[in-house]
Amino acid sequence: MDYTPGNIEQKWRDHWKAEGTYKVSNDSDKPKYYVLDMFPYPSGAGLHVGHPLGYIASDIYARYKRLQGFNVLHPMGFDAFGLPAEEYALQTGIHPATSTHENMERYREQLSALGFSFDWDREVYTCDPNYYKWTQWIFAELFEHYYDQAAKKAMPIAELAKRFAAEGNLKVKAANSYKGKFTADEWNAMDKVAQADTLMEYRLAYRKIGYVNWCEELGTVLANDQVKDGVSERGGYPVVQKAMKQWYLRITAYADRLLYDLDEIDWSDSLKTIQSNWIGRSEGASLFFEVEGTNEKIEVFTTRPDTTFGATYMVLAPEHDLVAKFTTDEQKQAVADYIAYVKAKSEVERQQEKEVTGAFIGAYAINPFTKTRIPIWIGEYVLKDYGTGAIMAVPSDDERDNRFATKFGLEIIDVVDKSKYPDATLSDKLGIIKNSGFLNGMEVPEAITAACKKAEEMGIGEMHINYKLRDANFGRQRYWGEPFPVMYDADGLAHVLKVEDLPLKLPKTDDFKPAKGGRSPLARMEDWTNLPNGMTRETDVMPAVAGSSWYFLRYMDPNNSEAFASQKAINYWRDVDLYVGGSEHAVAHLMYARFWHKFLHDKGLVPTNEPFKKLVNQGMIQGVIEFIFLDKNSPQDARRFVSADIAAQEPDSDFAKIPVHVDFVSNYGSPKSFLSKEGIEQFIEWRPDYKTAIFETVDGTYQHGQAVDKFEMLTLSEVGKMSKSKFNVINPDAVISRYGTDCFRMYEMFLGPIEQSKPWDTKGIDGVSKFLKRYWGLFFDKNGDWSVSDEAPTKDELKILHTAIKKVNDDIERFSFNTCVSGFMVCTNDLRKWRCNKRAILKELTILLAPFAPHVTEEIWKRLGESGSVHHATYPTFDESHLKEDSIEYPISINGKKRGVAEFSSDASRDDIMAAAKNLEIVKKWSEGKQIRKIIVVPGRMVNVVVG
RNA sequence: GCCGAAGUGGCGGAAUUGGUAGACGCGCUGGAUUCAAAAUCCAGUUUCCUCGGAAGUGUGGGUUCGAUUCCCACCUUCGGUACCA
Repeated sequence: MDYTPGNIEQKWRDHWKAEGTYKVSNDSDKPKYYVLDMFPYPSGAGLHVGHPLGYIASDIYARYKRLQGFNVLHPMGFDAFGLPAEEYALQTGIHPATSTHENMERYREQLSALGFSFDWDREVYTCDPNYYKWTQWIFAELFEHYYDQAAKKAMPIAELAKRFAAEGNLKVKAANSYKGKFTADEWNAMDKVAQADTLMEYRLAYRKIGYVNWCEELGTVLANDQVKDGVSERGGYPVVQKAMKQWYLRITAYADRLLYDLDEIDWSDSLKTIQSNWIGRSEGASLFFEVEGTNEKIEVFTTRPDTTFGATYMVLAPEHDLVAKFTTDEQKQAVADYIAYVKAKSEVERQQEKEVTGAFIGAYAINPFTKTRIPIWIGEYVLKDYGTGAIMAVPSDDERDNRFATKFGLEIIDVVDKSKYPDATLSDKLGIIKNSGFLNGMEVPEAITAACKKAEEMGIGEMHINYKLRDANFGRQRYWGEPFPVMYDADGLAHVLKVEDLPLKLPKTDDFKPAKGGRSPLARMEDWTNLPNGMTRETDVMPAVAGSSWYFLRYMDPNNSEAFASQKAINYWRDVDLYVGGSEHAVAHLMYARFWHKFLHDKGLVPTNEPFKKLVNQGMIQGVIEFIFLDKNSPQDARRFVSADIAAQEPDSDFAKIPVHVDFVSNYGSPKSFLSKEGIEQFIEWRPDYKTAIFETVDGTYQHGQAVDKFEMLTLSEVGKMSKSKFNVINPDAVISRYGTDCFRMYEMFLGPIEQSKPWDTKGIDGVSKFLKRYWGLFFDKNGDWSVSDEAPTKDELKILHTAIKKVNDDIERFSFNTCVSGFMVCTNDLRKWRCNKRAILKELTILLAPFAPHVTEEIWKRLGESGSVHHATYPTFDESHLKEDSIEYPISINGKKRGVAEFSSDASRDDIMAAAKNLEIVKKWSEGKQIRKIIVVPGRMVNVVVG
């Protein structure tokens, strides 16, 4: 009886669904284990072969843990709010809710065809009002809290207001964007609006005017990570800086915890580094420079307070608040011109140009250490959003300051003697301080401390830790997102909705175009925005990152209408034990999810400090892109295409690379990939505009319809992202219908290490297919009849099985799924050699294989006459004693090079082996005329004889 | 520039703590079966030569009885990030 996956796979999937095989209960005396995938955005394109890679790995792990006796939570859902659905709606008029639901349905079908063990009863999707009710609630809670730096946790804002009334803000240590100080009396004297405005500067969710990345084309603000090279990541439209009033989340309050808690989680070094770079902690000092002739001071942040004696000028960001105030009349025009020049430049131009630019504002500051007057400049190399937006410039010890000073002829005082450290760069912060009064003679680190101490004594500054991390804006002027649960009163003060008034449902409209003045389409819906009590609603919606910041908690208790999840469920499941997903979410999603989790932890609503204990980044399955070359100079009615080998010999500038659909290309992905005559005909059919083109190779030319025997036009292969626009998308459906789901799953794992990116190719899939047939064949005799023996297994058979058990267990634990597959291949090959059909062996092998190939193993399980599902079987126990041999074959090395082998009893001592080794033929041969100087024996491993 | 990861046969890759380099699979070669093909099965397959060896894990050094693995310098590729004060 042949192995025909088509006949068994769908049958078992239907069966599992009907039986609820993968249903998970919150009531279990088993230990819990939570395996989570990053939920997908349900795009219109559907799944390609790259998407399931991580899902397969996590499914194998989840199934493995389940067989090992854990109660495993392994859910799936959809990140369903976002820009693409809305862009699609603008183009087609199809409502985002409609297209999103259609796409989700397609994803569910595609995912279930892959045989995943998800508990679909727990599905969550972010655009579901029953879900976003709690997204809105968490936002409202963030609004109602501030971050107390003394208590190191979030506290209710109401308590802060009480403290202000009792003692002002002088002693309050809290994360805030408020610069001023006030006493209790001053606070109590403030009117309602002033008090509310002040509290706003302390809230964890707050509104402020800020410079945002505005994309006119998309009609919305974008987060920094949605902007790549100065254009929008989606669509590639221009992005400009624009001052707008926006909602922000005070993630910076958690900067230090987000950084230090990385130590307690099991993530890859590269991912931790990305996060810690993003947080960008740097230690230094904040110093105040008096502005000559005023009572004002300018605050700077520096990591090098030791070089303050070398600060010969200051630079402010062109957008700095104090620029207008200090600019003298004579310099007004020059400064205005410069600011205009900076504003006119696009992000792209700013990034490309490295030339120093700036303008003197006419005012002077006083260097607090030298007491000399130093000019104040503005320059675009000083960024408004980093530090205080102002620097003290030390041209001797900062490369950029040096370039600036050199260009504008500003004074340079050398304050660090670096002769002791000839190889050190400026960023190493090494040297001995000179020309610097009380700091002279000190090493840099010592001088930094001394300078900070002195600054504190003088009352002009203090130690300060600065973070690169910024509060990212949290509003989008779009339609397809969670409405903010916010209303404004007649004074414009924000009020959040109570939980009983949630969810605030997204109102239905078919008019998705952004409204005027950078406002969301919701602004047009006056019935919705204007409330009977005179209040008005916030019309922005939340960004896509909102819904994904806490979805993992909802899976624990997805249908709860009283809370985001019950405390009982949360305390049972606690946190995600294993999280699998792509590294493209390394910053935004993972940072926000950690932030929200920590906030909920501060409130005592989740028991753990971190949401994701272990994280595995799967690599990307890339696509191959095939090109032919179009001669740009050829006439329109007879375009000339040349093969890759011809193009390589001529100047690049003469040719345009034209992508060809991979389906038309023979041997795609290999250096010998080519377009045959048939391929060219397909290409012409696909791109009729090239019907009259001439296709040229070193052997001759071809034109549409021409009679030729053989024509092979070499194409150029490149590896890149799989995407519709590159015509290289491989759909899993075709692979599955040919080889079966089990084969597809195992082949994706067999491709290589899970963390590695690699181009998709089906070259090796036959090997895996053969393996499954051979596994199946173990249960049948030559005539194809079922034949399983109840005889006791031999020692050799047990050894083969237990070798596999050990190999597979060890490799699953270290996420090395490719070597698991090879372990299974070795095992079946060996069992085949012994013609083993013993039930005792094959039954265990079947359970071992079940996480990888869930369908065929279930079929075999049934045929073995077992009851229940193989996926609820008892996992085989590894027994070391089956691996023991009477004798061990040792490799014999001479001077570290293997020259032969010798067998020794497995209980022979090191001395026995050493003595015996001397008399081995091979050793005698190699030591002839030389002396044996040393013999190294590693018991059970090898023997090395040193001769010479 | 800075940070991180990685460079192994014709190809994907294996070697978990310094201990037989190339597991497993693809491809290729030869054979069996077949009228023939597909499928299947068996054997071989790092390179080089004088068939006994020699070389060999990006390059050059080093530590060690022994290095793909550790150290130093460099090269290349990929990923992140960038006037970050």
